[in-house]
This record gives sequence, C-alpha cells and structure tokens, in this order.
Amino acid sequence: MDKKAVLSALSALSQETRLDVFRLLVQAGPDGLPAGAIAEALGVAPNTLSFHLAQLNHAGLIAQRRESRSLIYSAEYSHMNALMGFLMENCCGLPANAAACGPICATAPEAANGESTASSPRRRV
Amino acid sequence: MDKKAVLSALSALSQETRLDVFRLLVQAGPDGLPAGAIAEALGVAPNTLSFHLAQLNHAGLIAQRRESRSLIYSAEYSHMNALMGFLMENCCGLPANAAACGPICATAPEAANGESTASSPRRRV
DNA sequence: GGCATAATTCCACTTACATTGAATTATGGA
DNA sequence: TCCATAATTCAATGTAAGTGGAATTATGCC
Repeated sequence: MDKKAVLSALSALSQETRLDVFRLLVQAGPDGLPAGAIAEALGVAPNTLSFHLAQLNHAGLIAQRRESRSLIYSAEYSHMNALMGFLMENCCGLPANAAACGPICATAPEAANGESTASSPRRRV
Repeated sequence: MDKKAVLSALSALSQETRLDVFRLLVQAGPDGLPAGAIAEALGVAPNTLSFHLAQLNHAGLIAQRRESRSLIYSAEYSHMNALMGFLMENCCGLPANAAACGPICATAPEAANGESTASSPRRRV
C-alpha cells in the first residue's frame, strides 16, 4: 500500500456521511447492503449517496457487485487493515515505542504491505 | 472516542503534508521533534508547517511541549489506537467477521472506548 | 415493446481548505 | 535594553469538495 492509496482512503473516511456508510458496511458484514438500504438507513438522498459510494469505492474501502436491479456494497476489510498498518509503520520496530504502538504492533509489518502473505520486508525509511 | 473526534483525526491525516508529519513523529518516538527539524526534514515552509501542526494538535494526534526556544511535537499513539478501534467497532463481535477484521480485533473494544493518555498499559494479545 | 424501479451521472452553486508573504509573539544571550 | 532565533498568527487568493435538482443508464416484469 503506497502513500497515495493511504491518502485516498483517509480522505474518503474524513467525511461524516462516508464514515457512517463505511461503519454501517463494516457492521453489516461480508454480505453488504444495497445502495437503497444504505440511503434509507442513513437518511441521505440517493444521488448524494451515489457520490459518496463512488469515493469510497475508488479509495478501495468498499466493493460493489450487482444483484438484479440492486447494487450491493460491502466493506473491504483487508484494505482497512493495510491502512492501519501503514500509519504505524516503522513504529513497532523501535524498542522504545513497542508499548505505545498498541494492538496493531504485533502484525503491523504484514498489514502495512497489504494483501497479507508478505513475510520478510521490514524496513523502509 | 466519539464520532466528532474521529472525523477530526481523519481529516487531519487526509492531507499529504500532515500525513508525512504524523508518520515522521510516529517513527521519531516519544521524544518527538522540534518544529524546525520537521520543517527541514520535509521541506515545508515554517508558517505552512505551523498551520498543519495546529490541525494535528487540535485533532489530538500529536502533543506539544516547549523546550527553551523550541516547540517539540510528538505523536499521541493512544489517540491513533483509539481511532483504529472506532473504525472497526462492532465488527469483531460478529462471528462471521472475526477473521476479516484483522489484528485490531482482539483489542478493539478497549481501544474504541479508551480515553487514556499516551503510553497507557495495554493488555497482551 | 412499454413501464416501473434502482441507482448513477451531469450541471450549477456555495463553502471550506491549503498556500503565500508580511507581521507578531516568545525565549535566550550580549 | 537590544538583537537574533524559533515559531506562530494574520490577511488574501486560488482551488477543490459537498449538495441539490434534473436527466440518464441498467435491469426486471407485464
């Protein structure tokens, strides 16, 4: 995950409606929700919601799939985990910081490189 | 941590210069860095940096302390951890999601509620 | 084909954000 | 006290983001 992707994800989440949408989808689970259900749940106009869904989708935070007439959106958990890893990158490696960095510490190097399965890379300054 | 604080933190981080500043401070450790050193390291004008430091500080992501003529800034790790917890709130609780939610899962409830100050003791995972 | 539903795209508008240069506050030393 | 350093605050400008209304695309059913 590069800085551009991180900025894109953070920008997407730094808006109230989009934050609400994302959290709703996180809690909805892998099955996701159709756009209409999201709009109704949050009380947002359909066109406005479309705009925000596009931003989240483009940022890689949510996925889209069609099911008949409905477009179903669902959270991309892996992308979120990669984002967190990036923010704390090169934090846990410092002996002095180990305690402060928190729960992400144990797995940060992998999360930072996204898509999991990464096992070796550590330092990048 | 409430939604307002989360939005404030995400807005602060969704800007390239501020993201660079925060990551630099995360990697610098609890001792932090003076404003001038940050400005030089990132190649940003002093007044512009001041503006961004104020935003990060107001969002609770960094702390400020004076040391002679210098103002030293340091990362607020606990705030960052609380932010991550909030984003994944009510995710790990769902049996279907447990695997997808990732590393934060094990400690999310605490991070989400924790208003504690920097370097607070954290439970083992 | 004709019609209704689901959602998106396009357009104009208003507001908020980031940057720049000049002026100001705070600290330390001669 | 006077001056230099460290950093912030103020005022002005250009650009990007969010919202609302009307029109458009995609799918399903009769």
